[in-house]
Amino acid sequence: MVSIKDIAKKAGVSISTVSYALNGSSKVTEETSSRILAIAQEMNYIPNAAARTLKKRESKILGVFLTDFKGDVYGDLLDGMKETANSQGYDLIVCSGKQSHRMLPERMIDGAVILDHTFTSEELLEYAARSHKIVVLDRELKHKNINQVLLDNKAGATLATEYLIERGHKKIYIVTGPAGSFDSIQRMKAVKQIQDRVHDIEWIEIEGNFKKSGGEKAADQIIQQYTEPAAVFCLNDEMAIGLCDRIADTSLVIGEHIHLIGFDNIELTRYMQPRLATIDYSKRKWGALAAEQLIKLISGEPVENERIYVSLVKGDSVGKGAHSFTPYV
Amino acid sequence: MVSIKDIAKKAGVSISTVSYALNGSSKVTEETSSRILAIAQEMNYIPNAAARTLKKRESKILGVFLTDFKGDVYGDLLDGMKETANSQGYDLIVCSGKQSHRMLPERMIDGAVILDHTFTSEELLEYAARSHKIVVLDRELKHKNINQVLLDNKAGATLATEYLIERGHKKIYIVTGPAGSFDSIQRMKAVKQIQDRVHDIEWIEIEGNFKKSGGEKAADQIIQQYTEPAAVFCLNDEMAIGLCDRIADTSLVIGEHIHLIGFDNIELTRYMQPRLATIDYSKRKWGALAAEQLIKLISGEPVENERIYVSLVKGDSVGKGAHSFTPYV
DNA sequence: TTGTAAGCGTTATCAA
DNA sequence: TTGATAACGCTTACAA
Repeated sequence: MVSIKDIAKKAGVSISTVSYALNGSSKVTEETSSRILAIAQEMNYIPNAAARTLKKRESKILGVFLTDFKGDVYGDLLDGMKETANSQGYDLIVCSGKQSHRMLPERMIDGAVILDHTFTSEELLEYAARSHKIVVLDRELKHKNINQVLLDNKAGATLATEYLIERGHKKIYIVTGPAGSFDSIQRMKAVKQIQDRVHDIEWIEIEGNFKKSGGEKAADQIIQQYTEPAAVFCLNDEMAIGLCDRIADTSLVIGEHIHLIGFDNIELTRYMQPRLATIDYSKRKWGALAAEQLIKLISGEPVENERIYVSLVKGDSVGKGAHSFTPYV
Repeated sequence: MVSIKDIAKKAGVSISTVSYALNGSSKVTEETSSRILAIAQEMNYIPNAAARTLKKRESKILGVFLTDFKGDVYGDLLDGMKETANSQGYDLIVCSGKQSHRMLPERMIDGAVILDHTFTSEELLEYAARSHKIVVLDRELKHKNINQVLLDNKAGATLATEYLIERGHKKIYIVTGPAGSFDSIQRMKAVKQIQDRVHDIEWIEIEGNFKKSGGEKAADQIIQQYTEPAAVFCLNDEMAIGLCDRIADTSLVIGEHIHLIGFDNIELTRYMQPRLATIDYSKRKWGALAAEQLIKLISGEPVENERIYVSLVKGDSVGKGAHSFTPYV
C-alpha cells in the first residue's frame, strides 16, 4: 500500500508538502504541487479513509437505517436521499439490523437517518446526547441533535377515511399497524377524531402488523363476519395487498363487496385489479429532505422539524356504498 | 469523546492493559479486567472504528454495490447477504452510485459484492490487482481476488423459450436487455442455440433495456405489427410488466393474443392478471452465497466460482398456441 | 501480569 | 513555500 510517506520519499519532499499538494492547498507552488501529483498518480496512490476519518473526525458518510431491505417503499426514498447527499459531498450507505447500529456511535458515519423501529427512542437519545446527529422518519423525538421529517399521517388517514364515508359506506373496518408503531398510532388518531364526529357508522378495529400477513388475517375475520358490503381502511398498502389476496380466494369482489383503501401508494398498487385507492406522498422528496436536514444538523445550521404532505389516490377498489345518496360533507 | 487513554488514567493502568481488557485477552487478571470494564462502562466508552480499522487494517464491513435502489430484485438478495455476513462477524452496507466506489480502494470495507454496471470490468480488475476482494454477480471476470456467483442464465432462457415452443407458438419475439448487459448476452446465447435447432419458427428480436420503458416500446412495435397471436420472451420481468401495461390499452389480451414470459420472478408478477410466466431462482440464496464467497476470499480460503440454479414458473400469461397439437419435445 | 513504545496513514501546527 | 513533528485512538511486539 502506497502512502504519502512513499510519495514524499520519491518526490524528495516532506509528507506535509505531499498532503498539502494532494489537498490542493495554495501553500505549495504550482510547480512542486504538480510534480507531486504526477508521482502520486504514477504510484497509484489512493488515500486511506480510516486515517483521514481518524484525523479529521469526520467521514463524509451518511447512514440510513432500515428495518429490513424488503420494503417496497424504499427505492425512491433512498434515491432522493442519495442525490441530495452526493450533491453536498456526502456518501450514503444503507444499513439494516441490530449489529449495524454501532456505525453511528463508533463514528463510522457522520450522521444517521432512522426509519427503523429496531432503534429504541432511548437509544437514539443516548446517541444524540453523545452529540451524534440524527434525523428520524418514524417517530417524534425532541433533542437539539435530532430532527424530524415526518409524513402527515393525520391528513392522510383523514383523507382516506372521509373518502370511504363520502362513497356512502356505513360499516368500516380499520386494520392497524403493529402495537407500538408511530405511523399506526398517528393514523389511528385521525380516524378516531372522525369517529367522534360521525356517528351513524359501524367501526370495527382489527390489529394488523403492516405486513401482508396482517392483511390476510384481517381478511379472514372480515370474510367470516360478512353479511353485507363493508369498507376497509388498511393503514398501509402491504396489508391491503394481503387482504386482496385472501379475498380473491372467495366469491367476494373488491370494489363491490369489500371496499378497500390503503396508505403509501407503493408501486405494486398500480398493477392491482382493481386499482387500489390509497394515500400518496413523494418518497423521493421525503428522502431528499431528510438528507438535507441531516447535513444541516451536521454543519451546525439551525433546523426546524419538517412535514411531508400527502394526497388521495382514488381507485376502483372503493365502489359506491348503499348510502352514497347521502354523502358526508 | 472518551478514549482508552481516559480509561487508563481513571483506572490507574496503562493503555495497553485497557486495550487487552477490552478485547478480552487472557493476559490481564480477571480482577483488573473487570475493574477496567466497569470503568469503561461507567464512562460510556465506545471504541472508535476509524482508529481500529487503521491499526488492524480491516473494518469487518462488507459492501454491496447496486446500480440503483429501485430494483425489485434486491430485497431478498440483500437479506440473504446480510444474514450470512452478520453470522460471520461482518456488517453489511449497501452503496449505489459512482461516488461510492471509493469505499473499496480507500479500504473502508473489507470486500465488495458487485451487482452494478457502473463499475467497469477494468476498474474491478484494478481493485483486484490492489488485492481487494470482490464477488461479481453481473459478469464473468477471472482473477484470483475475484469470485463469481452467477445465475444460470442459459438454463433459464432455455426453459423459457422451450416453454413457449411447447405451448405451440410459432412466432416468437425476444425483447433483450441493454446492449452490454451480461445477463442479456447470456440469455440470448441460449435463445440462439434453440434458434439454430428449431427452424419452423419466426423469431423477431427487439432491443430492450431491462426497464419498464423497454417493454412499453416493444409492445408498441408488436401491436403495430400484429396480425396473428404471437409469443414474447422478455428477458426480464420488468420489461414484461411494461409490455403488459401497454397491451392493456389495446383490445389484445395477454394469454390469448400475446403470450408472454419473463425472467426473475419478481414479487410483482404474482399480482398480475393473468399470472406472468417467468423464471425463478432463490434471491436469498444468491445473496447468502455471494457473502459467503466474499468472506472466504477475505480469509484466504480457496473458492470456486458458483452458479445459482433456476426453474420455470408457469402462468396463464402463456396460453396454448395454434400449433400446440404438435408439441416440441 | 502489566507497562513502554512504536506505528497504522493522515492532517495541521509551528518553525524554519 | 516547505519541513519537523505532534496528534487522532487504537493494537501489539517487546520489555519489565
